[in-house]
Amino acid sequence: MQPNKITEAEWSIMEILWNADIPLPSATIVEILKKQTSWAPNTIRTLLNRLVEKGCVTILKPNNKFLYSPAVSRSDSIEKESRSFLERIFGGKTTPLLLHFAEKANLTPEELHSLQAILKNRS
Amino acid sequence: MQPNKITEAEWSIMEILWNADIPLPSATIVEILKKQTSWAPNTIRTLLNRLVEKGCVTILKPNNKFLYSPAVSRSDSIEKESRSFLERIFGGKTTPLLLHFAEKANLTPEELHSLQAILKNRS
DNA sequence: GACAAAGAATTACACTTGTAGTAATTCTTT
DNA sequence: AAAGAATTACTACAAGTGTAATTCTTTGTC
Repeated sequence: MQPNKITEAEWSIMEILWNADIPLPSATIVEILKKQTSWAPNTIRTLLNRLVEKGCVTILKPNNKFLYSPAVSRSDSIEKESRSFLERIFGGKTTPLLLHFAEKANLTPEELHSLQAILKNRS
Repeated sequence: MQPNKITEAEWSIMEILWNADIPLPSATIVEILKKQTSWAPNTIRTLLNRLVEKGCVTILKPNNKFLYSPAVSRSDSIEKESRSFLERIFGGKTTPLLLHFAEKANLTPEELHSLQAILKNRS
């Protein structure tokens, strides 16, 4: 069972669900998104529903209240999107991708360090 | 003037145009794509046309033959896609992106080197 | 000069995505 | 229990995408 692709608009909702570590009622999601977007509440509920249909979000109903929580992990989803992006834009080759982003990056010394640490580990 | 977003299917065509350093007739593009995909020739021509409409490809007509060539550079397009991906999936933060891909990467020593060189330059 | 082949232009069609309105249901309060 | 509020469910609709068939146009060939 692999849930479907999460679209850009849907991703904003997933972010909220991932960040909350408890299931949220739709009202809360609407509340949060009101600050970030100009979507109508119904728009948000539609997106939520599509996510449920896609199997990316599950509905819990303790005492008959609807609560929404992620059905897919953030890291899995990031992994998937990343792989597809890598494939599509960089022909699957990680090195050019890394070079591309490394050039643009404005890394702090600490960040540089952890990256170098990872790289060192690999070698 | 920024040409529109290049979709996944269209990207394959752009790749071909970018790789050829001369304008190509549609027949050649069809030829090449036949090996990589199972698209009907008409599908390919439709995609080509959409790219022209979007302003991503231009038509040249020396001696009345149609030749197609990129109207946008690969690097600009990569840049654009990358930025949007970075924004969407990693909240615009390059470091997590780099860490993510660095972990997955299977770099050769030389690749490690050039990456480290870039990083060193930055620091 | 009529015809066939190749390619360009037009049309098609289902599915997805962004965006939301309307209807139905359920909960709350009086 | 009825009225009103909150929330869920259903419907809508245009633009974009993948996928292609059909039609129009040009040009080489007999």
